[in-house]
Amino acid sequence: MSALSEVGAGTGADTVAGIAQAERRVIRLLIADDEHLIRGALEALLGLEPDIEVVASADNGVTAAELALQTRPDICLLDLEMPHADGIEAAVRILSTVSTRVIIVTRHARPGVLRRALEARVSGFVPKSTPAGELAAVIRDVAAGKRYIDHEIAASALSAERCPLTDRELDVLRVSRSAVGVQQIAEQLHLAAGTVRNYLSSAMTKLNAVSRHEAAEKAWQQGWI
Amino acid sequence: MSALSEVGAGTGADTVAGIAQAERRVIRLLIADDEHLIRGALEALLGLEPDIEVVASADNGVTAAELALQTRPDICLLDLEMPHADGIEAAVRILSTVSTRVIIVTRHARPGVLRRALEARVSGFVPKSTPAGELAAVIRDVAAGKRYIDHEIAASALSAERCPLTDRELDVLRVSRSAVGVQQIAEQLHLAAGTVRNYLSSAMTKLNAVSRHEAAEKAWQQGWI
DNA sequence: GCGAAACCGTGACAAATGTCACTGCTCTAC
DNA sequence: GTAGAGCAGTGACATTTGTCACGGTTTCGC
Repeated sequence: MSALSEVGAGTGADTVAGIAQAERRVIRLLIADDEHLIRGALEALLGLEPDIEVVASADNGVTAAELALQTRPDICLLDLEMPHADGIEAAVRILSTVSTRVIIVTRHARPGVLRRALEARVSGFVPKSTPAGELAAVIRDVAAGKRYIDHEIAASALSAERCPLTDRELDVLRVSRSAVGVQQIAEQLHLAAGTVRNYLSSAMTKLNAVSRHEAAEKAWQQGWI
Repeated sequence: MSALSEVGAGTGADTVAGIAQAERRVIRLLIADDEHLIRGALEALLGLEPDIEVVASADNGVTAAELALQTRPDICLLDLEMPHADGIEAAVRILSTVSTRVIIVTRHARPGVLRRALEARVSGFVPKSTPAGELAAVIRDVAAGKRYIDHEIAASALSAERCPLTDRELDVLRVSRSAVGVQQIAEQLHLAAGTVRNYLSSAMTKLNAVSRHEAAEKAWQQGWI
């Protein structure tokens, strides 16, 4: 809302300076989302904005990074959930090679993920529950050098307690999500079965979960693994 | 593709009949998706089509049904994953009260869900991996009385074997997803703990899963629960 | 009426799981 | 230098879990 009015005021000032300057410098945008329908719909939505131009679109993090290098967009709009390289991985790759800004879009906004995103020097973080009309404003904000973090996610991230688990406990929980049985976890981590049980037990106590699955689920919800 | 050319041919025939008839009868559309951003983007995408008009939009199955009753759209485009009443539940409600057609849009296209959708007399079933350009063609197809089922989902649904589980086994698996411990499952279903263990065991055998969680997961993947 | 299949339950058993206590080792901070 | 924290492991223990065998009931089709 406020961003829109600011842009409006800016355009007004420009027209005073020069009539030929009526159209603002367009924002060149890259979109990455693995769901074609959503990506196409977003392109249509943002294509309605006169000052935004979609110059590249990808369906995974790897090609997103490649296209960013080729097209050098002003803003990269990346979905968090993508095959192979997720949004944050893609952001890291892109920001290490191209001078651009990244906005992450996500469905399930887990607090820990926001932390990871900010560490990756992401400029914007918006959930898919955001009203469609605001997206363009967010893009303009970020293009103007501001940051935009969704209020609700920011609040829950601030109130969320720091991860109480040790590195090893996180390792064990991570593996336990895909492995069946303590023995398999132990083999994958080159540990004794008893050690794995101990880590799982302490993790379960700290998260007060009743089973290893619940503990892994809670850690995942918090974005710790 | 073929649908698009058919529509084009139809328009051509109309112009011969009458010049004032140049614009076809518009398709009145209802959209339901719990993610505001996606819903808005879809509205923008379909708003580009001259013969499609979005007359209602909802963020859950219940209000979708209410709005369908009020606005009586030609087509209802329903997301499968929605809070309170999912897409199929909403479809059942709508089709029992309003004369309209329903298209289900979904992220994870599980074969069993397609069966449920067809039993609910749904006319279209498209995954979110569909190219954005095809959606309008699908809507026109369905509005013209045709059916549209995504080829890949249809194939996997045909090749998928019939559910080998009994009603009771499905009940137990369903509850096991949210309950921790056999005792809790037993209490919720008013059964003895041993009975629950037996059902779980037989279900695990039939699905050759190694734990109850895996069995529940497999049954869920197939859309049986 | 009789077999088959689903339904509900019990009892017994081995294996897996979670808990606890205790022993070392290696850092790091005070 | 020593106290604390994290790391790795062992052994013992009670509980939970999954499996098996068995005895009933009801329902349905032939």
